[in-house]
Amino acid sequence: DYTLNLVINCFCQLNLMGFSLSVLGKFVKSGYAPDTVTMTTLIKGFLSEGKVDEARECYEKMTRGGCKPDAITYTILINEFCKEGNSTAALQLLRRMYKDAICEPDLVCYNIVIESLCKDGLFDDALSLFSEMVSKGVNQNVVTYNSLIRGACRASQWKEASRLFNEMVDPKPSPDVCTFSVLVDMLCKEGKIANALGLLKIMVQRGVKPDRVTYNSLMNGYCLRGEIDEAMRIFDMMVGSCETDVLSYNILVNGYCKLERINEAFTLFEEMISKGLIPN
RNA sequence: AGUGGCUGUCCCU
Repeated sequence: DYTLNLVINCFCQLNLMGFSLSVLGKFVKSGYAPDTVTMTTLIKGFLSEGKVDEARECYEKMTRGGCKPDAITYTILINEFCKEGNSTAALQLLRRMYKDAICEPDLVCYNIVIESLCKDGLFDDALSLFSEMVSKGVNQNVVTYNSLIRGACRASQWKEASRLFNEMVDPKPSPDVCTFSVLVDMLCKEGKIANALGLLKIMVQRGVKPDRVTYNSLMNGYCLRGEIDEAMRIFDMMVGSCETDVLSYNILVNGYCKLERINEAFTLFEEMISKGLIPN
């Protein structure tokens, strides 16, 4: 079972649903009945290819057949609504999981809806779901906090963002590299580079290593202020430690272009290509 | 111990 599901999942992730189905077909012919994991994997695979009808067919086969959709199956459907920008429908399905007592929405399920509400600018609704998690005894993890902190920043609710961040001590999840990067990015976009640098220091002190994303945000912050030389200093420091990526180059190329220093922008563009990075 | 679901950076929207 494990091996078959693993193989099917690999094909799904490679967007090779045809292979997934033919492998499964061979096993079914020899008497194997697909389980919940197999069917859920197929649903996920179809959805990632945008094949909603096929996904629905899998889901209906499940509800008719021997294996039942579980919390992960529902979460994948909820995630699909969220990706379509329909967080209301997502929330409804989450409610239905409770009402029909199908299975309890878990941590990841809540996280997905919270993230989606935040993206839709419904930060207060996200916060109420956050409290609901506590009252239903569902754990919260660092992803929950990261989504909410970003949502608070997006809604310009700085007080909420710092309250949530300050809450992240001992029994609660500790801030990770994403948490700090969200805050560094937000501070940079507000033009508060000094605060961003201060946070970077705290981050290092607490043993969280800044990565490429953290540094990209910082470089972007400098570029937004036209301080391209400072951005370049970070870039040079990144080479050999966390390595630069396409976005690092995009940020700098954009920075030079904004300053109308097109030649330097082109030099970086060519450097990027010579490093084997593909411009997007 | 081993199979399926969630978070951060550029541009555009």
